[in-house]
Amino acid sequence: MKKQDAVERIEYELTTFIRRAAYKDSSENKIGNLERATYLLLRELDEFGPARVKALAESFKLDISTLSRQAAALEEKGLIVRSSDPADGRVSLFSITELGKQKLKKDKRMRLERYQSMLKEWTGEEKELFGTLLNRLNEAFID
Amino acid sequence: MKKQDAVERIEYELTTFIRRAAYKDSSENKIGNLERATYLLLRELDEFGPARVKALAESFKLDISTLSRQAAALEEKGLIVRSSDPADGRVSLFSITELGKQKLKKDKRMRLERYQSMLKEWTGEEKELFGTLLNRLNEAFID
DNA sequence: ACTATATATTTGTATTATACAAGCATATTA
DNA sequence: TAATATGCTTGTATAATACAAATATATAGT
Repeated sequence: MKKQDAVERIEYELTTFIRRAAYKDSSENKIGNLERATYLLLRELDEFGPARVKALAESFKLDISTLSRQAAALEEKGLIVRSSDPADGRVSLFSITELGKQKLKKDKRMRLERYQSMLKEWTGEEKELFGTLLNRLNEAFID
Repeated sequence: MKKQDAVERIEYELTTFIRRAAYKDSSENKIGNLERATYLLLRELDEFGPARVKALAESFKLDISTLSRQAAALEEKGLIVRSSDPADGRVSLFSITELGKQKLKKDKRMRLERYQSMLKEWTGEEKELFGTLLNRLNEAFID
């Protein structure tokens, strides 16, 4: 594969990974990448608490209108719930519901099982180090 | 971030990475001048030589019709060229052109520069190891 | 207090990538 | 040589997205 340079190797592997990961996400749930978006949105609300549309859009780097629709869809399914901000009548605050927490937990378990199976031959040390390096990459990715 | 388990950490970081990478690649914030699919297709043809639509579709895990359209668009731009397989009149073989190679090279350089800048504080050893682990992850990702 | 402006969100519209199905050309097989 | 299979293209539908317009509420200037 003639990747003489480590950075070149990393670029190549990450690009490949993104393509394969996108396929996985869409093949398991034939509903486009709504499942992925749902997972991320539920995870965000679960981890950081209630948030408004604008904050979610900024977090995901998507247009506000896109998040407005995603949130409305999840609200419709009962996975998140809307409340108004007493301090500002324009704002809708979304929180994860019990049902949403259940779904998130189930989704997460399935994803972790998949990763566990893929990484089953890695040593504990390798997994630790990989996680740490990925975290550093992500930190560097923020502009 | 309370990720007690290394696999949980890896899942979290990879999911985050995919979201951010998708944003970077989106038209206004893309790293290079070529959209993601174009980059991948040119890279494939450059690295492995002429290929038919079906093979490309399988490689990218996309529908044949989707690849047919992507290839037609790149052909239109002069980045790849179509030739017929003398052994089978139904087949179109696509090859990268000189123009395609130029654009691929330019785009790749820009991507590498970006990664180099993000990873500039990593040791050579860390980068080597990260590339190796990513490669193993990708191998495990093939089902 | 009143009006103009700013902000948060929703809704309308266009674009793009995709899958699936139908169609067409060429190969292969019975 | 007719029937079937294969490779690709084209027609159509769907989903995610961005941008623009509309609506509701808040804030600032006078």
